[in-house]
Amino acid sequence: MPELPEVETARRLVVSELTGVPVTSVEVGLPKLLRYSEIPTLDPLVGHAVVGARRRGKILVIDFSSDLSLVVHFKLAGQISIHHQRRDRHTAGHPVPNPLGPYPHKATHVTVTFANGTIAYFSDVRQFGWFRLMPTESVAEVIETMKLGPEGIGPDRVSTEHLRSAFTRKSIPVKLAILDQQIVAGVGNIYADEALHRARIHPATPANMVSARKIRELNDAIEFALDAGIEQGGARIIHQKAYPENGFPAVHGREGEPCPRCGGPVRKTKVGARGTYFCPRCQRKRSAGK
DNA sequence: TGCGTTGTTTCACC
DNA sequence: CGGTGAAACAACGC
Repeated sequence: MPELPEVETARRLVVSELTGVPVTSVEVGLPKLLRYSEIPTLDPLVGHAVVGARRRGKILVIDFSSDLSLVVHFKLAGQISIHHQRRDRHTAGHPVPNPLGPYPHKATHVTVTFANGTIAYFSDVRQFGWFRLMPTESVAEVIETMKLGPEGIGPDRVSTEHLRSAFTRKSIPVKLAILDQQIVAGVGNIYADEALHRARIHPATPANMVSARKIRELNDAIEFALDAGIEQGGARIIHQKAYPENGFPAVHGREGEPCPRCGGPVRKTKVGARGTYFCPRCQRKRSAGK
Protein backbone atom coordinates (compact mmCIF):
# COMPACT_ATOMS: atom_id res chain seq x y z
CA MET A 1 0.00 0.00 0.00
CA PRO A 2 2.14 2.80 -1.28
CA GLU A 3 2.24 5.75 1.08
CA LEU A 4 4.73 8.59 1.33
CA PRO A 5 7.81 6.39 2.00
CA GLU A 6 7.06 4.03 -0.87
CA VAL A 7 6.41 6.91 -3.26
CA GLU A 8 9.56 8.69 -2.09
CA THR A 9 11.52 5.49 -2.72
CA ALA A 10 10.06 5.38 -6.23
CA ARG A 11 10.97 9.04 -6.78
CA ARG A 12 14.57 8.43 -5.79
CA LEU A 13 14.77 5.44 -8.12
CA VAL A 14 13.39 7.42 -11.04
CA VAL A 15 16.00 10.12 -10.46
CA SER A 16 18.94 7.78 -9.97
CA GLU A 17 18.08 5.16 -12.59
CA LEU A 18 16.15 6.89 -15.36
CA THR A 19 17.47 10.42 -15.71
CA GLY A 20 18.97 11.70 -18.95
CA VAL A 21 18.24 8.86 -21.37
CA PRO A 22 15.57 9.29 -24.07
CA VAL A 23 12.48 7.11 -24.16
CA THR A 24 12.38 4.90 -27.26
CA SER A 25 8.96 3.31 -26.81
CA VAL A 26 5.95 3.29 -24.53
CA GLU A 27 3.31 0.59 -24.23
CA VAL A 28 0.08 1.08 -22.30
CA GLY A 29 -1.84 -2.17 -21.85
CA LEU A 30 -4.59 -0.65 -19.72
CA PRO A 31 -5.86 2.58 -21.28
CA LYS A 32 -8.09 3.44 -18.34
CA LEU A 33 -4.93 4.20 -16.36
CA LEU A 34 -5.09 7.48 -18.28
CA ARG A 35 -8.76 8.09 -17.46
CA TYR A 36 -8.01 11.42 -15.79
CA SER A 37 -5.23 12.43 -18.16
CA GLU A 38 -5.27 15.75 -19.95
CA ILE A 39 -3.21 14.13 -22.74
CA PRO A 40 -4.92 10.79 -23.51
CA THR A 41 -1.78 8.82 -24.50
CA LEU A 42 1.83 8.44 -23.33
CA ASP A 43 3.14 8.50 -26.92
CA PRO A 44 4.39 12.12 -26.62
CA LEU A 45 7.07 10.84 -24.20
CA VAL A 46 8.95 9.05 -26.97
CA GLY A 47 12.17 10.89 -27.75
CA HIS A 48 12.22 12.70 -24.42
CA ALA A 49 14.24 12.02 -21.27
CA VAL A 50 13.49 12.25 -17.58
CA VAL A 51 14.96 15.46 -16.21
CA GLY A 52 13.77 15.11 -12.61
CA ALA A 53 11.13 13.75 -10.24
CA ARG A 54 9.17 15.38 -7.45
CA ARG A 55 6.76 14.17 -4.81
CA ARG A 56 3.88 15.81 -3.00
CA GLY A 57 2.25 13.59 -0.39
CA LYS A 58 1.57 10.33 -2.19
CA ILE A 59 1.73 11.96 -5.64
CA LEU A 60 4.75 11.32 -7.84
CA VAL A 61 5.63 13.82 -10.57
CA ILE A 62 8.11 12.77 -13.24
CA ASP A 63 9.37 15.68 -15.32
CA PHE A 64 10.48 15.05 -18.90
CA SER A 65 12.36 17.23 -21.35
CA SER A 66 10.32 19.58 -23.53
CA ASP A 67 8.06 20.49 -20.60
CA LEU A 68 6.03 17.30 -20.28
CA SER A 69 5.22 15.84 -16.87
CA LEU A 70 3.77 12.53 -15.82
CA VAL A 71 1.76 12.71 -12.60
CA VAL A 72 1.25 9.32 -10.95
CA HIS A 73 -0.82 8.01 -8.04
CA PHE A 74 -0.04 4.43 -6.93
CA LYS A 75 -3.25 4.09 -4.91
CA LEU A 76 -3.50 0.65 -3.25
CA ALA A 77 -1.17 -1.46 -5.27
CA GLY A 78 0.93 0.49 -7.77
CA GLN A 79 4.51 -0.55 -8.30
CA ILE A 80 7.42 0.57 -10.45
CA SER A 81 10.19 -1.85 -11.37
CA ILE A 82 13.23 -0.61 -13.27
CA HIS A 83 15.32 -3.20 -15.10
CA HIS A 84 18.73 -2.39 -16.50
CA GLN A 85 19.79 -4.40 -19.48
CA ARG A 86 21.55 -7.56 -18.27
CA ARG A 87 22.07 -5.95 -14.87
CA ASP A 88 20.27 -5.18 -11.63
CA ARG A 89 16.67 -4.20 -11.10
CA HIS A 90 15.12 -1.74 -8.65
CA THR A 91 11.53 -1.88 -7.41
CA ALA A 92 9.40 0.46 -5.31
CA GLY A 93 5.75 0.55 -4.28
CA HIS A 94 3.51 -2.40 -3.61
CA PRO A 95 5.64 -5.56 -3.12
CA VAL A 96 3.13 -7.75 -4.98
CA PRO A 97 3.68 -9.37 -7.45
CA ASN A 98 7.09 -10.52 -6.37
CA PRO A 99 9.67 -7.94 -7.50
CA LEU A 100 12.15 -10.76 -8.08
CA GLY A 101 9.84 -12.62 -10.47
CA PRO A 102 9.40 -12.32 -14.24
CA TYR A 103 8.37 -9.08 -15.97
CA PRO A 104 6.21 -8.08 -17.66
CA HIS A 105 3.36 -10.09 -16.15
CA LYS A 106 -0.41 -10.12 -15.97
CA ALA A 107 -0.58 -7.01 -13.79
CA THR A 108 2.01 -4.99 -15.75
CA HIS A 109 0.12 -2.17 -17.45
CA VAL A 110 2.81 0.19 -18.71
CA THR A 111 6.21 -0.59 -20.21
CA VAL A 112 8.64 2.23 -20.96
CA THR A 113 11.83 1.42 -22.85
CA PHE A 114 14.86 3.72 -22.87
CA ALA A 115 17.64 4.20 -25.42
CA ASN A 116 20.19 2.40 -23.22
CA GLY A 117 18.03 -0.72 -22.96
CA THR A 118 16.67 0.05 -19.50
CA ILE A 119 13.00 -0.84 -19.09
CA ALA A 120 10.60 0.62 -16.52
CA TYR A 121 7.50 -1.45 -15.75
CA PHE A 122 4.43 -0.11 -13.98
CA SER A 123 2.29 -2.83 -12.41
CA ASP A 124 -0.91 -2.66 -10.38
CA VAL A 125 -2.85 -5.76 -9.36
CA ARG A 126 -5.85 -3.68 -8.28
CA GLN A 127 -5.91 -1.28 -11.25
CA PHE A 128 -6.83 1.66 -9.01
CA GLY A 129 -3.74 3.73 -9.77
CA TRP A 130 -3.65 6.46 -12.40
CA PHE A 131 -1.34 8.37 -14.72
CA ARG A 132 -1.90 11.92 -15.92
CA LEU A 133 0.29 13.32 -18.66
CA MET A 134 0.27 17.10 -18.89
CA PRO A 135 2.40 20.14 -19.64
CA THR A 136 4.82 20.77 -16.77
CA GLU A 137 3.26 24.18 -16.26
CA SER A 138 -0.09 22.55 -15.38
CA VAL A 139 1.29 20.44 -12.53
CA ALA A 140 1.26 23.09 -9.82
CA GLU A 141 -2.37 23.95 -10.46
CA VAL A 142 -3.47 20.31 -10.56
CA ILE A 143 -1.78 19.62 -7.24
CA GLU A 144 -3.20 22.81 -5.80
CA THR A 145 -6.75 21.58 -6.38
CA MET A 146 -6.03 18.55 -4.18
CA LYS A 147 -5.68 20.91 -1.21
CA LEU A 148 -3.02 18.77 0.42
CA GLY A 149 -1.82 19.65 3.89
CA PRO A 150 1.87 20.11 4.77
CA GLU A 151 4.29 17.25 4.16
CA GLY A 152 4.96 14.67 6.87
CA ILE A 153 8.73 14.91 6.31
CA GLY A 154 11.31 17.42 5.21
CA PRO A 155 12.28 21.01 5.98
CA ASP A 156 8.72 22.34 5.60
CA ARG A 157 7.09 19.48 7.41
CA VAL A 158 3.88 19.82 9.40
CA SER A 159 4.14 21.79 12.63
CA THR A 160 2.68 20.72 15.94
CA GLU A 161 0.75 23.97 15.97
CA HIS A 162 -0.87 23.06 12.64
CA LEU A 163 -1.94 19.66 13.97
CA ARG A 164 -3.28 21.25 17.13
CA SER A 165 -5.50 23.70 15.26
CA ALA A 166 -6.63 21.00 12.84
CA PHE A 167 -7.59 18.71 15.74
CA THR A 168 -9.45 21.24 17.88
CA ARG A 169 -12.64 21.19 15.82
CA LYS A 170 -12.61 17.49 15.19
CA SER A 171 -14.18 14.74 17.26
CA ILE A 172 -13.26 12.05 14.74
CA PRO A 173 -10.77 9.35 15.80
CA VAL A 174 -7.25 10.73 15.76
CA LYS A 175 -6.23 8.00 13.36
CA LEU A 176 -8.71 9.27 10.76
CA ALA A 177 -7.45 12.80 11.33
CA ILE A 178 -3.86 11.92 10.42
CA LEU A 179 -5.09 9.90 7.44
CA ASP A 180 -6.75 13.08 6.14
CA GLN A 181 -4.44 14.28 3.35
CA GLN A 182 -5.68 17.84 3.84
CA ILE A 183 -4.37 17.83 7.41
CA VAL A 184 -1.03 16.16 6.72
CA ALA A 185 0.04 14.76 3.36
CA GLY A 186 1.52 11.30 2.94
CA VAL A 187 0.32 9.25 5.91
CA GLY A 188 -1.67 6.11 5.05
CA ASN A 189 -2.93 3.14 6.99
CA ILE A 190 0.44 1.56 7.77
CA TYR A 191 2.22 4.70 8.97
CA ALA A 192 -0.81 5.97 10.88
CA ASP A 193 -0.79 2.78 12.95
CA GLU A 194 2.97 2.98 13.44
CA ALA A 195 2.97 6.65 14.47
CA LEU A 196 0.13 6.18 16.97
CA HIS A 197 1.87 3.18 18.48
CA ARG A 198 5.14 5.06 18.86
CA ALA A 199 3.34 8.00 20.49
CA ARG A 200 1.30 5.61 22.67
CA ILE A 201 -2.06 6.99 21.59
CA HIS A 202 -5.16 4.84 21.19
CA PRO A 203 -6.20 5.17 17.52
CA ALA A 204 -9.88 5.75 18.40
CA THR A 205 -9.19 8.72 20.69
CA PRO A 206 -11.20 11.73 19.48
CA ALA A 207 -8.73 14.12 17.85
CA ASN A 208 -9.82 17.01 20.05
CA MET A 209 -9.17 14.91 23.16
CA VAL A 210 -5.47 14.42 22.43
CA SER A 211 -3.43 16.60 24.78
CA ALA A 212 -0.98 19.19 23.49
CA ARG A 213 1.87 17.11 24.79
CA LYS A 214 0.59 14.01 23.02
CA ILE A 215 0.15 15.92 19.78
CA ARG A 216 3.79 16.90 19.93
CA GLU A 217 4.76 13.28 20.51
CA LEU A 218 2.50 12.21 17.67
CA ASN A 219 4.09 14.72 15.32
CA ASP A 220 7.56 13.44 16.19
CA ALA A 221 6.30 9.89 15.72
CA ILE A 222 4.87 10.65 12.27
CA GLU A 223 8.26 11.92 11.14
CA PHE A 224 10.01 8.96 12.72
CA ALA A 225 7.72 6.39 11.10
CA LEU A 226 7.92 7.94 7.65
CA ASP A 227 11.71 8.20 7.88
CA ALA A 228 11.95 4.59 9.04
CA GLY A 229 9.89 3.54 6.04
CA ILE A 230 12.08 5.49 3.61
CA GLU A 231 15.22 4.10 5.20
CA GLN A 232 14.19 0.58 4.35
CA GLY A 233 12.80 1.44 0.93
CA GLY A 234 9.16 1.03 1.95
CA ALA A 235 7.39 -1.31 4.33
CA ARG A 236 7.12 -4.97 3.47
CA ILE A 237 3.45 -5.88 3.94
CA ILE A 238 2.36 -8.81 1.82
CA HIS A 239 -1.25 -9.96 1.97
CA GLN A 240 -1.82 -8.10 5.22
CA LYS A 241 1.19 -9.67 6.87
CA ALA A 242 4.25 -7.66 7.86
CA TYR A 243 7.82 -8.79 7.36
CA PRO A 244 9.53 -6.35 9.73
CA GLU A 245 13.09 -5.15 9.38
CA ASN A 246 14.84 -3.63 12.40
CA GLY A 247 11.57 -3.67 14.31
CA PHE A 248 9.59 -1.80 11.65
CA PRO A 249 6.65 -2.10 11.26
CA ALA A 250 6.12 -2.56 14.99
CA VAL A 251 2.37 -3.23 14.91
CA HIS A 252 0.85 -2.98 11.43
CA GLY A 253 0.28 -6.41 9.94
CA ARG A 254 1.37 -8.11 13.15
CA GLU A 255 -1.89 -9.27 14.75
CA GLY A 256 -1.24 -11.63 17.65
CA GLU A 257 2.50 -11.07 17.56
CA PRO A 258 4.32 -9.43 20.49
CA CYS A 259 4.48 -5.66 20.80
CA PRO A 260 8.18 -4.77 20.52
CA ARG A 261 7.84 -2.41 23.47
CA CYS A 262 5.86 -4.35 26.08
CA GLY A 263 5.64 -7.87 24.66
CA GLY A 264 1.84 -7.98 24.83
CA PRO A 265 -0.06 -9.23 21.80
CA VAL A 266 -0.88 -6.79 19.00
CA ARG A 267 -4.62 -6.53 18.37
CA LYS A 268 -6.53 -5.80 15.19
CA THR A 269 -9.73 -3.75 15.20
CA LYS A 270 -11.55 -1.29 12.98
CA VAL A 271 -11.38 2.48 13.22
CA GLY A 272 -13.75 4.08 10.80
CA ALA A 273 -13.77 1.41 8.16
CA ARG A 274 -10.01 0.86 8.37
CA GLY A 275 -8.24 -2.22 9.56
CA THR A 276 -6.24 -0.97 12.56
CA TYR A 277 -3.40 -2.62 14.45
CA PHE A 278 -2.43 -1.43 17.91
CA CYS A 279 -1.11 -2.54 21.28
CA PRO A 280 -3.91 -2.34 23.88
CA ARG A 281 -1.38 -2.21 26.68
CA CYS A 282 0.81 0.60 25.32
CA GLN A 283 -2.00 2.57 23.71
CA ARG A 284 -4.67 3.12 26.33
CA LYS A 285 -7.77 5.21 25.74
CA ARG A 286 -6.90 7.65 28.46
CA SER A 287 -3.20 7.85 27.90
CA ALA A 288 -2.82 11.06 29.88
CA GLY A 289 -1.71 8.94 32.81
CA LYS A 290 1.76 7.50 33.29
C1' DT B 1 -17.50 -17.34 -3.78
C1' DG B 2 -18.26 -13.58 -1.25
C1' DC B 3 -15.47 -10.88 1.41
C1' DG B 4 -11.56 -7.99 2.46
C1' DT B 5 -8.60 -4.57 0.94
C1' DT B 6 -7.33 1.33 0.87
C1' DG B 7 -7.30 6.03 -0.85
C1' DT B 8 -10.53 9.04 -2.21
C1' DT B 9 -15.02 10.88 -3.23
C1' DT B 10 -19.84 11.37 -2.47
C1' DC B 11 -23.92 11.66 0.10
C1' DA B 12 -27.40 12.23 3.71
C1' DC B 13 -27.90 14.51 7.70
C1' DC B 14 -27.21 17.44 11.77
C1' DC C 1 -21.38 25.99 5.58
C1' DG C 2 -18.78 22.47 7.98
C1' DG C 3 -18.33 18.37 10.46
C1' DT C 4 -19.48 13.44 10.64
C1' DG C 5 -20.16 8.71 9.53
C1' DA C 6 -21.35 5.59 6.29
C1' DA C 7 -21.41 4.07 1.79
C1' DA C 8 -19.68 3.83 -2.75
C1' DC C 9 -16.07 2.79 -5.94
C1' DA C 10 -12.15 1.10 -8.36
C1' DA C 11 -10.99 -4.77 -9.37
C1' DC C 12 -8.77 -8.49 -7.89
C1' DG C 13 -6.98 -12.64 -5.03
C1' DC C 14 -7.84 -15.78 -1.66
